[in-house]
Amino acid sequence: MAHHHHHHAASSSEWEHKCGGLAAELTAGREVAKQLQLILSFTPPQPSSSEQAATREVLVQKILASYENALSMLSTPRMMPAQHHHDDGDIGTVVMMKSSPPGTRSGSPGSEDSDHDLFKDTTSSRKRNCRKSIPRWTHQVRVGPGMGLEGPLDDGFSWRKYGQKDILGAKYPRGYYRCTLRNVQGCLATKQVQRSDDDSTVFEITYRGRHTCTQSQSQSPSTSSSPAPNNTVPPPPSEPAMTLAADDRQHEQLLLNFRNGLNVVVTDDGSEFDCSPPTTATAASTYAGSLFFPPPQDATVMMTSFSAPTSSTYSSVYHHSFSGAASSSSNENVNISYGREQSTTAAAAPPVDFPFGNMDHLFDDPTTFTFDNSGFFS
DNA sequence: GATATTTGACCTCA
DNA sequence: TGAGGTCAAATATC
Repeated sequence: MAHHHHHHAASSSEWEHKCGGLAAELTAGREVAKQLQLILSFTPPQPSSSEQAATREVLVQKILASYENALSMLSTPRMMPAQHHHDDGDIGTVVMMKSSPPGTRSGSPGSEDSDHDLFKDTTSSRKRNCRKSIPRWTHQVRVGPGMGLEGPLDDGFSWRKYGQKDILGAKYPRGYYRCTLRNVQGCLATKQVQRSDDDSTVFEITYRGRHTCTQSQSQSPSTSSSPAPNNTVPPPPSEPAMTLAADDRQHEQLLLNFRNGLNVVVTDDGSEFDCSPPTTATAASTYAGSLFFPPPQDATVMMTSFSAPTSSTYSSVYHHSFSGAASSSSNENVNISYGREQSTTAAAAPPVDFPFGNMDHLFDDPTTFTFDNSGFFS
């Protein structure tokens, strides 16, 4: 793969150093903000000022969003506690989205190289650089006969359409959406929705960037007031060492995010997902994540028929792979995390569900996605 | 009024 | 240069 790397030896390490410091600083800040958030969430809202409470929430959220954004701008390889190293060879093995039609599709060319841009003058390159480091993953959602295929499938978040484009060779135009809270909370999440050429009941939804906003699909029961997040992942061993283990966790998370009581099967090769829909609707999702560094090969999480809110049943497949977006430069030490967050503004008690040290989720996983009782369909 | 969508112009990469 | 992505003015919806 194309590695055009310049400053490697001297300046690189120099940069690396600064970068690491900066990242560490930011991470620290973020953690503190999280703690604050947590504290706030446990602080009984003054009877007098429910408004203020909301404001506080929002403010904290904004702070967090800023950290998140800053971190993801920095992002790219060599964040901070990157101790492990892996063979870079694998990175090249980009497993583009399996089910994507040959011609179209992304995986953005192997032009990666983070730092390269950072050196140049900011203005124009900054934006570009940011864009690169944004994670992206894809879901394929099939709308079955039962469900109204209204709007690009409600995934529980509210999006605002900001563009539409005819795509070369694609039958249907591609829609561009961004999080409604972009301007309010600086949430940079976006998604693209494209109807499949051959199967018009399938929509390919590409998400980009995580939600940093307060928006969330209500968390199921669980939410108790004690900081004992049931599902919480085991406290990460001091360091956010992200490796296969982490990746597994990520899956765990992913699964956990899908309500309990789901029948989940994890396979190794995502090729098969033909779950017949026992009842009404069927949704097949393919998640093609990027940014999992220790290449998890492609793991597929397959969920067989789980019942959803409305008694409809979906079957979906999660397939994740590297999207071409992942850089190809030799040293990638990215801290992936399986972050979970989701606090809720809506529900009175924000279920901030994670112990403090729960490290970062610089731009992380698609975990956020949930079919949720509250928001899905309807 | 605010807030969402549509749509052609504009920008950025390859 | 053109395909893909975004902006923003006009328009629609409430």
